[in-house]
Amino acid sequence: MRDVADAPKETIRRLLFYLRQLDCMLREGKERFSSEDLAEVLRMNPAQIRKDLSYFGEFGTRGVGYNTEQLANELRSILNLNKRWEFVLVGVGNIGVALLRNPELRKQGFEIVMAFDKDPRVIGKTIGEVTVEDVSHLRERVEQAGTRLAIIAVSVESAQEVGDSLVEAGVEGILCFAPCSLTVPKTIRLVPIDIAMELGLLVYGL
Amino acid sequence: MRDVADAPKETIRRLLFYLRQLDCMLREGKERFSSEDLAEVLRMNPAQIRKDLSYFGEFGTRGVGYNTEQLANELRSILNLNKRWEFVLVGVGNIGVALLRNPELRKQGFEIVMAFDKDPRVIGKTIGEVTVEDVSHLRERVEQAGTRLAIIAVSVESAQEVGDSLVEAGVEGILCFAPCSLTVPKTIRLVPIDIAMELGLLVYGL
DNA sequence: AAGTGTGAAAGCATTCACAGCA
DNA sequence: TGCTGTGAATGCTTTCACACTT
Repeated sequence: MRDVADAPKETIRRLLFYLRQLDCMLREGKERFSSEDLAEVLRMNPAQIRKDLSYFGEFGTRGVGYNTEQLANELRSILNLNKRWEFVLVGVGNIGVALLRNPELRKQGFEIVMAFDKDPRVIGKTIGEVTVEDVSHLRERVEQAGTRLAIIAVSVESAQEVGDSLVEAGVEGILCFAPCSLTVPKTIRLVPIDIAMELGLLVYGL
Repeated sequence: MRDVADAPKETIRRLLFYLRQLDCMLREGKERFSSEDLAEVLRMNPAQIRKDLSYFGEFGTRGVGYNTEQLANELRSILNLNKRWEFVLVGVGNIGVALLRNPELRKQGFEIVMAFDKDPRVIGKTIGEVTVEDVSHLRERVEQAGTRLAIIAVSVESAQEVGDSLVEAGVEGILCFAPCSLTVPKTIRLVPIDIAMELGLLVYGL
């Protein structure tokens, strides 16, 4: 076993990918598998899977393979996914509403506990489990609740301002759907999802 | 200038990223910049930017820098984004509706021209510009229209079946929001967006 | 003087190949 | 025998550093 810190950045993304597939295998009742089995459905090299896992421990049995449920638990523990994570949502437009109504996230352990918008027509409405609040209360509410994670789903025009408020409020990680770069301190974790960019990737070379 | 085929996979993703920032700079009226300027806001190495561009040509002026609008046009041409792209959407749930109502995509040149669902309560409804059709007509309708690109926004349970129909219908690229792996021929381009996985990435090591 | 374009070097990540264990 | 775990080799990508152009 290597040092966990040596694990390439992409390894973490792949561990999440493996975990997703393991959950799928469990639903199908597949209790055991080899790195070759998994590599085949995921279309990758089996050595890559073994190496990725080896940064964190020895989870398999030589000559046999891996136990699906056991490895899923190990991965959840490595990835910090064996607990519930609370999020604050800023921007209750099309995407924000989709997230609030999406039962999949809660199923995976992610829960939106507060939502904010600036539009008076939306403020006060209850969507899913939360009631939308005025974004002018964002900073104090988040600071007081101690929420560590946020989702930005506002327009490009408001994104930086919202990001600044979240950082001031003490948020440590931000998932951002706004199609623009956000400037935040290096200590803040930022994961962007830009749907138009992904469509662009799809279209390249077609 | 190197051969375009030598460009690393990640270079394409970064070109899209540069283009997005260039559009932002244009809105702010910034007509010229150096690789160092751009690298600073994007928090990256200026040499990386120059090298990425060098796979596709020489777009700058030594001693001066790059012209924002001109480079944006070049990038759009390299990335095939100087034309409109039509998509078919399958699955008009929370995410599907958000995409149909999202004006940002159309602004970027991506247009959803057909939408399908299996739920009779949704079929026949008009959302945004399109009327939702019965998914049982998916294959014939897409084949006949010759649509090359699709977005899958259905549940895990239906995703593979929908993917198969799309492939049969002749689709060449698929953006998939379903949180599961999809098996498609190697000739089909597949870009997955799994929001729960991105949240997992955000949470790792926190 | 300023900033691009690019070989060469350095730094990473992936794959191979096989020792080691059940 | 079968499959894991892993050092070593291979293959990529990023960064450096400087010749070159305006």
